[in-house]
Amino acid sequence: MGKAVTINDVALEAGVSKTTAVFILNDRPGFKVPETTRTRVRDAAKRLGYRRSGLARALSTGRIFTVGIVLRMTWGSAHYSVYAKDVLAAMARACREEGLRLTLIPFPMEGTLTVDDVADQRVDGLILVSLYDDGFARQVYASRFPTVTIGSGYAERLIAIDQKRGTREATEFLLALGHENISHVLGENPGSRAREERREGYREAMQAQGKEPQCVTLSEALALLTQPTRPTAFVAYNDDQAWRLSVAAREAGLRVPQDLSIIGFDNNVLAETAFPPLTTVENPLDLQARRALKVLQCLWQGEEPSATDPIPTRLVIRQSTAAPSITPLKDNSQ
Amino acid sequence: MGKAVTINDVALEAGVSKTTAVFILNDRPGFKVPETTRTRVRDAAKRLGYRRSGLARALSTGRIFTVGIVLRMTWGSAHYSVYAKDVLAAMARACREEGLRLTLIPFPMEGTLTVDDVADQRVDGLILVSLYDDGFARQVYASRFPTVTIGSGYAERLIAIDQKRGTREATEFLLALGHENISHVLGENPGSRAREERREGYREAMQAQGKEPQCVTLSEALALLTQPTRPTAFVAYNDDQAWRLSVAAREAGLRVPQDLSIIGFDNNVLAETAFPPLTTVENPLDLQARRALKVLQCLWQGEEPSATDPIPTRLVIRQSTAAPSITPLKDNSQ
DNA sequence: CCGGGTTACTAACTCGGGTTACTAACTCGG
DNA sequence: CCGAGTTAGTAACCCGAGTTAGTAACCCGG
Repeated sequence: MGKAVTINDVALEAGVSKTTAVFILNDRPGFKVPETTRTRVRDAAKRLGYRRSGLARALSTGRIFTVGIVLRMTWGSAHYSVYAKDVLAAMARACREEGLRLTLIPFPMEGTLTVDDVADQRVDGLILVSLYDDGFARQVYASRFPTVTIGSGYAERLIAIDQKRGTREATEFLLALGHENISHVLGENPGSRAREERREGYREAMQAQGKEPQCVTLSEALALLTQPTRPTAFVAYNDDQAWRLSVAAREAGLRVPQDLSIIGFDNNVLAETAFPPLTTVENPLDLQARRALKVLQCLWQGEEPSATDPIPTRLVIRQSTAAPSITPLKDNSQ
Repeated sequence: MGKAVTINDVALEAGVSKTTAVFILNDRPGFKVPETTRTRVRDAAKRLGYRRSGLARALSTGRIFTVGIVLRMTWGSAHYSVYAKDVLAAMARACREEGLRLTLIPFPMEGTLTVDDVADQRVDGLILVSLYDDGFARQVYASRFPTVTIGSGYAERLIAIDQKRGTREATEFLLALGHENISHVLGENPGSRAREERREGYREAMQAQGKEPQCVTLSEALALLTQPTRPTAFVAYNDDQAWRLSVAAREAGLRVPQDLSIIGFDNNVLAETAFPPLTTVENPLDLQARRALKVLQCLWQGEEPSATDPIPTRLVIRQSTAAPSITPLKDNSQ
């Protein structure tokens, strides 16, 4: 890759001083220079193939134009893998739009990260992704380092969807279809805010119709499938659960959606490629990524960003939901 | 985060010149200095909480201690998501071990990347992950920029497992169990070397036993399940296919493994969490990540790395394989 | 043709490390 | 007590940008 062309080379080639070249190439406002010089410098830069060094720029501006994304890369489930990859993709796209680089900071399998570990990475800001380990988040926020949380986790500067609204609308949709006996499958991580909020959205929708909410774990839900008083519909915590339920239901001889309606959450690839494709609540990651960067940019400018309102969700209707074919018994025990 | 402590502060505090401080803190070989000065500088550094700026270091050494990882983040399948996340996790771990940073360079959905796009990222080296777009890879390698490919793709400096051996051993395992009629499910990407090599491994094992190889696509395999002359075992291209086959088989009333044995490839989370857990060929990503970095380090030192032998695979035996319960008809058509 | 303002531009410094070349001070053999 | 060799250390410059403060040259009115 030969010797890199520096701004000095450009200045020399254009016959101006380095300062002039810098000012012109950076379009510095208030710098008066005739158009002829401007083009002379620009041409020289183009001719030599000049490309400024982010490094040197970072050294003098004190900013490295890089954000770090902290997420667990060790959690195994297929669902989490899909989520992690989708979040990374969304952040990578958003960063590219803003001319930022993205550095991966894996959260260690056991133990926690320290602020020092992160400082070693020399990034301008941090994106924490659904970190349930509040200890680290608290530390980072306390250090006043520009940080945003995406998804779920520590509550300060949290960019998140309206979880409650998501499950509420999903439940309302099922109620409108005529379902009476709808269960909610709880999230698997007890420490998660998302779990509580999604449960609450479901509960609200049920209670508004005078129906008794029934929240179960996934294995309880699977066991329910073979019961005579089984629910006619499930609002699952995520697409993975929804899809597992759907597979188990078909193996138990139930048709989806005719005998059982299922709604997922996230609208990721699992929901799309499941059979039948899942009705689900959309979790717009691209939007969240862009918002997160906007918040970081506020922080870099020294302004405390105004609390952002949660991102609205949208129900994506596919083939895993339908009106119940048989009206179930009203009084199912618990 | 206040003002960062520089090496000048340390030198001042310890009462030595900057050069001395640099030499001591970098353990420069051949620099003679009494132990007392050494500890004085080290103590000062610790007391002030000195941490050297990777930036400045990068600027003067010309190296930024960062590698970029180029991979498609837009491919949708659950299987690819799992693979992408696992590769990223492995690379992140390997980089951390070596004190390197890892920058994500997403390969755009449509079109291709140019060397310039990558140059903007200012990394010391590149890891290309299973990039089937040879155009970009060719360009990068032609530019002599330190680059390694991991998984599959362009053949130059490719770190890969022994694909052929993987499927050969899997097939041999099934043959040893007594299976006669074994099919191979082909990879879905026709441009992929891995697809050809895995097919070849299967073919070799079959022919060594005088058996007729039968390679099919996934949908052909699914259609075969209900045929009377169906295979008693499948060697799938990956865990995702294996798992889909397994689900479809159970829905078609076949028991896995009693009626149908299935072997996957990759040993990722899908294989572990499938029901029944899949026998599969392990694809050791951590090892590949470490090897890839080793090759980059060679390149940085100016030596052309010796061609590395392919990484051996290992058959992980779980519950999706068993001896065939019914000996199938010997002469199945095709 | 002198003072004040504008235009066009630059020398010299900063960032935080790494490196080269050089020197004082001491030791030791003869 | 002279010269060579070693020890312990430093001044000054480099990397490639961004920035500050300042100046020469010109224009214009009086």
